[in-house]
Amino acid sequence: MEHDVNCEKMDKVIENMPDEELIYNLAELFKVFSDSTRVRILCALMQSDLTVSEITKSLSMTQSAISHQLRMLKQARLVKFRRDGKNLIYSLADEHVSTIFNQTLEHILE
Amino acid sequence: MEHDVNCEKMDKVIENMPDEELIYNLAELFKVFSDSTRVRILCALMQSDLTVSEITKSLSMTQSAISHQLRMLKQARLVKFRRDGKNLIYSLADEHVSTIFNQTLEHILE
DNA sequence: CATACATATGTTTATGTGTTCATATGTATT
DNA sequence: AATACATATGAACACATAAACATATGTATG
Repeated sequence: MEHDVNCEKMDKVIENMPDEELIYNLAELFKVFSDSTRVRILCALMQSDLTVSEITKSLSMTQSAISHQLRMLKQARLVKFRRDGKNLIYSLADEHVSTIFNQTLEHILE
Repeated sequence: MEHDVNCEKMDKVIENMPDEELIYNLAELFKVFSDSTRVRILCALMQSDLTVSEITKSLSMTQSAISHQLRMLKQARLVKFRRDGKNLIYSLADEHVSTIFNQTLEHILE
């Protein structure tokens, strides 16, 4: 650490760091994407709006597991839903998911 | 589930799902981004190449903690490093991190 | 209104993860 | 070679998390 003097460089780095809160939110959102099940749900919804039971069958998992994960996706405002009789039809909240996924795939596929 | 007949829709969804492996890799990469400490390290490196001790001081954390996290970032090929005497200077492996972060921030800031 | 169906929620359990502490490795300097 | 400094690594612990199970809520239909 160069004689402990002249830490302007580090000072600038610290000064220009994003707010703690922003960093926390960023990490939180990535955390939602960090589970295979949730990614699979999102990939399914990228193709078509689906009811909970359709997702459940598509992924061959418990209805409870899917429902719990949908909860997280809702909280993160990544999916929305509308009611159709007994069914809840889930869909992607916006196009951001696709964009983020595609960017990330670029990193993987090289 | 419409009389259990005509599940063409679901069949198509299942058929067009990305490979398990791809989904797993995607989730794994997001997992790397899902921790505040790692995000802070990456944000710091977005501004300047830094030695381990510089990162350590910038984030006010243990050298060990930083080193462990740098290991994950290395494994994910998100950072690289070069040696300068006793120091290891870390830097971002490519521009993908910035791109991904910016896309994700767009989702948060709306 | 009772029943069936779709979905959500609470709890438990097994597994994963980040940090700390202690210590090892690796590099320069005298 | 011995010492100091920079970084990495292994183990332990505290905490988070995903899935399963049981059950509750909510909605339509007879």
